[in-house]
Amino acid sequence: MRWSNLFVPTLRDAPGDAEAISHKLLVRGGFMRQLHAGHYSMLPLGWRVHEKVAKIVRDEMNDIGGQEFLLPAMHPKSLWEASGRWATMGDEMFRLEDRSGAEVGLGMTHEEVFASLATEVNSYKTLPQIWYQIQWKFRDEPRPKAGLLRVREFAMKDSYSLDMDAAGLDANFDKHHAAYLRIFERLDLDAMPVEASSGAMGGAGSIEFMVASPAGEDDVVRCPKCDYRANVERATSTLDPIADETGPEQPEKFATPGIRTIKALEEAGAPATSQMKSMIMVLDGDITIAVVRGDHQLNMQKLQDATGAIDIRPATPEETFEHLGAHPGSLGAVGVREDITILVDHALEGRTNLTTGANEDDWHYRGVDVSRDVNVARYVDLREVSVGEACPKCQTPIEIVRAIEAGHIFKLGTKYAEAMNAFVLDADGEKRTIVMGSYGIGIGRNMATVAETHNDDKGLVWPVSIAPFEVCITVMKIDDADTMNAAEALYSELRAAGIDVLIDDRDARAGVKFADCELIGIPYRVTMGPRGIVNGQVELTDRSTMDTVDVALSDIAQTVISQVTEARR
RNA sequence: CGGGGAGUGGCCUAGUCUGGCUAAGGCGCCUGUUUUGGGAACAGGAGAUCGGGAGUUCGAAUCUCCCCUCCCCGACCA
Repeated sequence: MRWSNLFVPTLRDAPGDAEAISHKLLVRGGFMRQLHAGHYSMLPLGWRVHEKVAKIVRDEMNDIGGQEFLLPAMHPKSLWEASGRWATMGDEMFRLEDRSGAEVGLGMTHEEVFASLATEVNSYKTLPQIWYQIQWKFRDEPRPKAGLLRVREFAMKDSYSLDMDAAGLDANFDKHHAAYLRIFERLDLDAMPVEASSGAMGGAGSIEFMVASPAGEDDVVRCPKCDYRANVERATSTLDPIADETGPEQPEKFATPGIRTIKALEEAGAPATSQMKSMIMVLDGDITIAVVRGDHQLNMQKLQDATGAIDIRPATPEETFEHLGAHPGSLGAVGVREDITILVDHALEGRTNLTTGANEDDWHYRGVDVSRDVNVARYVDLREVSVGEACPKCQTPIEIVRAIEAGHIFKLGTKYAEAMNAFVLDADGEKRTIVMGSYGIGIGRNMATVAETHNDDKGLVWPVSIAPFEVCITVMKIDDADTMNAAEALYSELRAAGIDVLIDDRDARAGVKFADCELIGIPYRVTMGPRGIVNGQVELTDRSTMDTVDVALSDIAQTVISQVTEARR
């Protein structure tokens, strides 16, 4: 490709509304432009990178036996009603009507459609299968952000495994796990697999692939010593045991005028570790009390996972007063109405002599024994872990890092196959519901994640594997015939060798060419000018190190070919 | 949806509080001259209904009201 013919609108200043590094650089480098919130136009440079990422994903999927499909982006309402997700997806699904008034949804994922195709898999002999596509997903995100990291319209590789039993699913899940690690390695991303919540997808288990970055939206718990990694939505830790002193036979009510917080109560003599923090929540319309230890934080995702609730929010002060008879600051789970579900965090299990609100403003109880005094529906994991707590595996103090979710794999089980009535007959002629897995990786998000983690003060530093071009021949003086001839010859030779080469044949000054080449992050630059050409010399610059070496003109083609070939993954 | 911030040529900004001439500067773009190994200099030029609508006023980018859009922080996800 010739730069003089390429549309690369580079900018000196990043748009004022860009904050994330990847967002700034992808716009400045002329890779993309925003159309509106969460929707980006891919310019030629951006699309090249996007398609290289897609190709790597495709390679690895094919490598584990995946078969590529292409499914519609627009789905009938009935399909999503069958799985129950027409309702549960809520506002996140874009919905529209056709001219006859029939409702359709824009696909945000494709379990339903693939499961409906799976009804034509009738025999165990055709299992297992891995089906995938790279398709546009539409999600009405409440808040698109950080350029390509969170958008409303994006290409995703989604794959689905079909098996007869859990053992088969495990095998396909492991294959995907390995394939994903290879993908991230080829993208030069340091992705850590972590235990994750399965969220709206449902299913038995899931692993997220997380790349540490301040631009991320998740917090990942990481043990510095062992291999324990988990999303805070799932992470646990080992707590020091607390020995309670023997308390009274009955909870004792005592006056606490003006005391509304854990801290104030602590100053009044009740250690936070001996307090019960009662959070009044509304789960799908029902009042529920979630109780954690005074010094702990409730993790909403854990509450959601523990209950399977779809819509979850804190109760308003009015609702709280209506159902409990007191205002926040004086609430508790002792002696509440029987129809109110009380979920208690494991950390409070077996504890005695605790302090909690009495559901009467300015009054608390002390001497509360959880099992004796609280109508506990279930003990569940509700608390969010904190930095420095002990790793559940090896007891080393844990750390928490911000991370981007680059991929997510799920063991779905039979939910969708059941909904679509997808089953096979086994060797004994018995009907077996197909067991599915689902595996997603966002193409544009990974492109942005690489940009986020591969840059310096001059611009982007793409790995060779997904760089828009592998080499740029920078011609210092386009009207010097010897220089231009040598550059053209090298350009032809590299192209013939299958190198993705760009020749900067623009009539521009050296500084402009250098700056642009560095901004867009091309891994190798061959600088050719009259000064070196007369001596048969050119320069080769490595973008990542910015080291420049002189190379004989006669050797440059082979040098570049071998370096690029070596650096490809 | 709650909270915070912002909309001025393609891009970055000043001007707004305290209303007052043809809305200013930089980058980029076009033409010419001189330049030419790290974002050139000079000269000339094109390009803006100041997010939209309504209002106040002799006069509105500036004040008032309504609406739209974008960004950031929280609840959701590849």
